[in-house]
Amino acid sequence: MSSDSFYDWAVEEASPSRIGIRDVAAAAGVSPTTVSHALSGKGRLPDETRQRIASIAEELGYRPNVNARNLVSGKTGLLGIVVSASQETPFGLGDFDYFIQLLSAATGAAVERGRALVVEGVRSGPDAFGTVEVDGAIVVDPVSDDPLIDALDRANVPVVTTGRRDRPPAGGRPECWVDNDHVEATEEILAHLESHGAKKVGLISTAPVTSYTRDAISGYKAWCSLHGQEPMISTVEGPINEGAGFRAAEELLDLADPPDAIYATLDQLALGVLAAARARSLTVPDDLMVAGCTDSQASAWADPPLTAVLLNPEEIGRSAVSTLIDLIEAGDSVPDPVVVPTGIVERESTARLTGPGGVQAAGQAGSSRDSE
Amino acid sequence: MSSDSFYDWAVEEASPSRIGIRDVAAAAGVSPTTVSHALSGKGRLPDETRQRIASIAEELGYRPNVNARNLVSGKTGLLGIVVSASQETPFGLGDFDYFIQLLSAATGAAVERGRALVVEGVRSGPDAFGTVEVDGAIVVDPVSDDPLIDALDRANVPVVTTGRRDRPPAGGRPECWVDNDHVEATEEILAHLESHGAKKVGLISTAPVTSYTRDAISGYKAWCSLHGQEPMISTVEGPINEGAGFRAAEELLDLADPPDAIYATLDQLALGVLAAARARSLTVPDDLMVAGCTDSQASAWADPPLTAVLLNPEEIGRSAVSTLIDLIEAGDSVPDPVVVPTGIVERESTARLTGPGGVQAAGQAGSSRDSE
DNA sequence: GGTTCTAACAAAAACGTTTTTTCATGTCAA
DNA sequence: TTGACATGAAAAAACGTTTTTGTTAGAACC
Repeated sequence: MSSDSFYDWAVEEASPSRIGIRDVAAAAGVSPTTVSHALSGKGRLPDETRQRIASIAEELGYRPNVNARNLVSGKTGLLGIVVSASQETPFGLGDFDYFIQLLSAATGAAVERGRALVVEGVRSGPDAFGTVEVDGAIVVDPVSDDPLIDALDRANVPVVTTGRRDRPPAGGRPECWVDNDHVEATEEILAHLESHGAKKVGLISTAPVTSYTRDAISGYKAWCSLHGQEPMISTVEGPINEGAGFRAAEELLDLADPPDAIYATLDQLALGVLAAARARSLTVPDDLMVAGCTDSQASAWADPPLTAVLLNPEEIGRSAVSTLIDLIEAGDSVPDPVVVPTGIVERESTARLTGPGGVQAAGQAGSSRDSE
Repeated sequence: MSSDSFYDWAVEEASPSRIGIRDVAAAAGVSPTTVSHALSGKGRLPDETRQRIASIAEELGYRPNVNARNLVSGKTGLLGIVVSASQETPFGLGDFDYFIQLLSAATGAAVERGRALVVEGVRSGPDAFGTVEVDGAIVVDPVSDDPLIDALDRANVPVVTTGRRDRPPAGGRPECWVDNDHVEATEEILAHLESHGAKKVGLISTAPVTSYTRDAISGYKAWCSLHGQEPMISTVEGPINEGAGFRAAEELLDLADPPDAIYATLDQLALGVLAAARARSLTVPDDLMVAGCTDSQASAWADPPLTAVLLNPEEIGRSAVSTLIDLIEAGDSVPDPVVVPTGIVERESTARLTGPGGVQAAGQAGSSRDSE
């Protein structure tokens, strides 16, 4: 009656008490020990037996009891995930859709490997969440002086960050991360803007407390120096919302020689840019091209729909979990960093030219590449 | 080395392998059975023994191993939490801060009672999250035709909603919910606006797919009829963001007899109202008073800072978890619904008059009542 | 003075795995 | 032919609880 599958549309056939290792053993005509060894790759068994047992287990839909397993291993089976923050940066994250997608995928990946992911979002102090014992932790978008990260390191809790730390962990501890290549992604979106007719591109970004911001800025600067353009950067302080993007856009558009395209490192900022354009009766994309980083529903529904850099948060979440579990299980070897590919979803906000000459049809759903 | 406390600032004294029930038993000079009975309130023991054992356990810092407990109880120890959605309402939730606060508090409450809370946010289809087995689920802001809720009901998964369903569960299943009194909260914020000099108040709300929206609208209408004011309601369709609030505000302000105060049911909409006021050179609060539902960082930092209705999401999260666990454990009796008190944080956006006559000093941090 | 009852507790079984130990069987070298 | 050793697999122990079943001592009853 309880403990049912979350999406149990077709309620499993009267669920005659769950399949256990003993059932698999009986079906295969071996002992539970052998099943355990076969499935875990331990013990001494011929490969043929291993495969036979594996296929029987598969067929029976055997899923080991997580609690029993954790009981033996002495682990809690809990992984923590937390959005990095610090005194100066109360909340480093600007994007709801991004976080929810990452979280959702990470949850799935964790459960698939027999762990549960517990979230800690607001951190008023060391007391919050004080009693949770986790086998490891994921820190999203680590900011420079987040005290939590040091605390985790000191407590020897395995940590994987999504986005890179600004300095390696103390005490020679391993550094594990999952990230996009934001330098490359920035160069690609800038190339996209240029190929669609942008003459001068401005950048709106947050303070460089996270690696993705630093990467975007350096990618932008590199691109500028390569194209002989003077960098035009407006940095947002305080909370990240459309109003902040609006003000930053005004700053850029008030320049003596204003840009005719703006790339914002967060979708909310880009939405603010659209508002600023509207306030000045600038047509998007003809007078001003706008693109943002991180796609969202709001971007897709904006007027006009926003071109966006796709960061693949699901893949980041899954990889982070997988890396963290590897880190927890392989005590000695350190898992390699993971770089998750990015993409661009092209929408009307940058549809000024398509290729050399020619105007792209203005449709709500732009073409998308690299989106699964 | 693993399984350390998340915030292990003072790393526990070399942690000489965790305190177990046997340690408590030895310290108390009784058997593990007796300790278990004493702490769970089962078995036949004199109260004096119970208390003695409880205090020893407390003193030793005994915390039962969750996995062992779940193993014998046959539960997974997992609670699911999901934001309601449906075909027509892809994402019912408008507020990041609100959700994170609720989630964070709920996580803490769950862990405190030996459960883990797993999140499913994006639901692309029945496959997502398909393999997670939960002992129960929390559905946040249930919308009318969310297929998930029916699926959970059919699978006999205990469900608690935050916000009320629009119709009772099928098959005579118990209905459990945690909610604010949004009708009352709406009346209070309207009274606040009126007492500070508002003559005519407009309402901006989302489509009435959630109970809180329906409550806000009915509270507003009741207040209007009581005050002889014609209701002025602008309903937002599509994604909820500042742009949507902006457009809704324009709609109200373009009326022949426009309001001099606007209450928006989500903070992002209220921020959009501020932008609309600025675009028309209306001074807030003198020309237009603005208030939103749900406080957020962005509201506090807005220009001017926004008066907001406090919904106490932490308390909602904690109560939901607690109610859900009660529901899971008490197979027969159904826990009572919980109504979480609301409050108002008064800030500059409504600081036109303070009481009869007199103008409140314009400071960033307004007074706050009912905020803990 | 035996039986029955109850209070207070302890011993043992169970939960479903993993890990460690043991036990056959064969094979090979001496 | 006899150890020594490898292979394949099973038995047993362990993980830390809760639950079920026993056990003892004393009180109550006839």
